[in-house]
Amino acid sequence: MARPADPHVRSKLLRAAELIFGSVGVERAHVDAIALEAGVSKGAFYNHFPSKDDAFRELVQALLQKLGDLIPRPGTDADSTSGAEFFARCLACDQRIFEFIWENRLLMRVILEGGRSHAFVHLVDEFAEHSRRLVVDHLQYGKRVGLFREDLDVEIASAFLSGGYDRLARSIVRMNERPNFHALLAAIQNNVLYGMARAPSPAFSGDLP
Amino acid sequence: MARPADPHVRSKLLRAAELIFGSVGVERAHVDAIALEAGVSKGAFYNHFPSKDDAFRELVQALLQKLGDLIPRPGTDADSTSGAEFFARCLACDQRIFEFIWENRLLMRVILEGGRSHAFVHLVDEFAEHSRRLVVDHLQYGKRVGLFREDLDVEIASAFLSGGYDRLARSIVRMNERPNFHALLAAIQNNVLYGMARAPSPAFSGDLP
Amino acid sequence: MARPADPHVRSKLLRAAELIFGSVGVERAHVDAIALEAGVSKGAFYNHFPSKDDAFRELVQALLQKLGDLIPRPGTDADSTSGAEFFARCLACDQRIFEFIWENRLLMRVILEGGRSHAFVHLVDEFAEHSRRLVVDHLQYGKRVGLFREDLDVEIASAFLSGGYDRLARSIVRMNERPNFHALLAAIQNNVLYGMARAPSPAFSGDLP
Amino acid sequence: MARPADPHVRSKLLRAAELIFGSVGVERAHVDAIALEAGVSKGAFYNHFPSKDDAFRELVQALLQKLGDLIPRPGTDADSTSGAEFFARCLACDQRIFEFIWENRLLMRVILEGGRSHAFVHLVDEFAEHSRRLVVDHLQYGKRVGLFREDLDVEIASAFLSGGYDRLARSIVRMNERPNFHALLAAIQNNVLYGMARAPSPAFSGDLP
DNA sequence: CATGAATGAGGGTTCATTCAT
DNA sequence: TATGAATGAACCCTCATTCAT
Repeated sequence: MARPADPHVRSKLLRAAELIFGSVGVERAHVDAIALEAGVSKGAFYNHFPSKDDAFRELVQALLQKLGDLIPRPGTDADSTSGAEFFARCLACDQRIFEFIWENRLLMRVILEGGRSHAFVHLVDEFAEHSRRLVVDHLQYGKRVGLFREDLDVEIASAFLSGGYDRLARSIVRMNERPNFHALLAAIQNNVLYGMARAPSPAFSGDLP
Repeated sequence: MARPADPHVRSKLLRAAELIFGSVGVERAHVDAIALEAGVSKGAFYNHFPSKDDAFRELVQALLQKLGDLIPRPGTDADSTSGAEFFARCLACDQRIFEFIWENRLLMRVILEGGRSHAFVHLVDEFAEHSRRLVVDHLQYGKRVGLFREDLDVEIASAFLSGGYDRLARSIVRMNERPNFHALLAAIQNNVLYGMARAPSPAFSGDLP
Repeated sequence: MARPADPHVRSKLLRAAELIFGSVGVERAHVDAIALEAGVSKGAFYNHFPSKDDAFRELVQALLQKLGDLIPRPGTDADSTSGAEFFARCLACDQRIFEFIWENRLLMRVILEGGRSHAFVHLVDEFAEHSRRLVVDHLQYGKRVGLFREDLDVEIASAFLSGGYDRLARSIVRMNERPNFHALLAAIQNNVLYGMARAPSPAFSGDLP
Repeated sequence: MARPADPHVRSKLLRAAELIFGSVGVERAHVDAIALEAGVSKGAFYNHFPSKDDAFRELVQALLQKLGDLIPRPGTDADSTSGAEFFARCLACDQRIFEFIWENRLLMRVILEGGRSHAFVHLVDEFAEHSRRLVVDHLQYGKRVGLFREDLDVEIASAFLSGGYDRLARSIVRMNERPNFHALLAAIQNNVLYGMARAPSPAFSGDLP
């Protein structure tokens, strides 16, 4: 191998690309800037990636792959799961996901903001739909095992819930300090998810418009 | 002086800009295309707007202004409001907002998707924070008048709720058919908002992780 | 029309392109250089031509069109044409063609040298085949009316003749002084074409290898 | 040291260069492609040649050298040569030349088409002038020994003849099948060269324009 | 005010050449 | 000597903005 002095150029470029894409979006990310950030020349970039967009795609696909691996399919465990166990498992999973998002907040930000480029807006949609399906799965499972109200509209609730998590992700990727994910997610569960539990709060029964 | 002075050029340009921005985002919207769509020349565009970005800003500010006008400050009504009335008023307000969003879905889409341009990402944040503040106000009011659980974390719940509405807005601006807003928002209220009401569902008390 | 001060930019660009293409070939012709030569900016070039190659194509097609118009189809005249008249007409036609080539020697040179670009080599072939077909037509006509030897192989002779004219064209486009076309072409006719006339010179009959 | 020292690398590179140059011309021939074709690395190429252009020059010079060696100077034989012998010798020589061209058609094609690069156009001219001088020599010799008409303009006839041969060469280097050179060249001699013989065909004497 | 040709800074990509191993 | 990653100068084309008419 020629010039094996620095076998890390590719990953340095990927890290630099992540940083630059995360700072200014795909469209305004200059290959020059990425190379400069990586400490190599523009030509070196093209030794490793066919094009700027390809580098972005590679980053995104790797990220979404890893993210997908974090998420278990629900309902594969014993059906005897109690409500407490169910919510605890959800919480643990959420925590893993959001910690991953925090670790990869630069790139996640680009993805969540549509690559800040018309060409990659579809990524937002795919990611959003992907996460909504996950919520649907969990809600359906929860409903099946009697954890949720029977009149829960899974489609509506999932859209809303995943929207809330989406917003949470959007705010996390812009934070400077690592938040306390356990406390945050537990509070969310306590404040929001339980609201979907079996009975609407009796205080308002009969009041529905 | 190819065409007689057209007093409506400016608004034709604004409409065209809205269409083009909405179709391809700010970055990929060419002034040529806007002028063509408006049926005037590129030069005419610059007679009315200092720059492409200024035209976009003007559109956005006008939109956000009108949107803000739709939203009443809570708590200005009589304090004796019952829970049913409170939720009904919320629902009515939400309906006005989402109908407005539907009417202006082209531009809203651009705003929600970050202007698809680095230069305008802050607009998303401002809009998001703006709508979150509104939710905070309502939650605080509701809490003050005893409609919500005392342990409701207003900051968390508002972030989550406005995230859900945000997601809803994002899906609406991409729809081809006008959805039934009343049914949709009532379902959301039934499924989500009531969950925050005074008592957590008794089924799970004690189970909190 | 805006800025009609100089309505000649397009033709100035065409002339400049002809000059630059003629000097260095299509591949090494820089759009900057063409614009500079025309006294306008690079952007102006793209106001008038979709691409560098398109400008070249336009130049070539116009030239070949005009060149084609110069060449009469043979045999449309009275069949009673005498040999002297036939050769005189050929001479007049050749003279028109070569004078045209001289007038357009810059661009002709590029065409004859394959655009000096791989992408345009086919032009040489097309042009060569085009001119060979013309010679074939004339030879066939001449043979039919008895001007040429019956054993004249029209395919071979035409390839050879058009090759000779081709070489002549190639040398003309590189000349600095206008040659005397009448004298030159008459001498060629006298030296070469008559050699194909009815009988091989008796001096060598029977000597063929 | 990936592969054992290969003493044939240089000639493998030359063969590869010939192939690539012949396929796409000098300008579009990438050093990468040449090295790949030769089965070595790009660096190896630069161990053997100072530059891409130098490799091309070397190929061309070797070819022209070998081509020059094929051609005898005329008139060194006995002066008593008969016309038949003269033409027969010419034919044999032509045949050697065109067979050589056929064997080296890849590179010849590049040369004949101007190296398809501005930098090498002069090679075409040199080669063309070189071959024209040869024809001049032969014509002068033939004229001196009385084989050709006294009014033969050697400069004109040679330009024309070498042009015809040039065209022939250009078509040969693009053929897929080896033509029958003897038949072809004999036909040319019969159709063209004899036309320059001593007397213009009597049919047209007096008709010259 | 309207027009649209002209401007020119910029950016993605290519590829001959260099050089550390 | 062989390797192939690194270099960086070019160069085509885009498009927001200017400005003479």
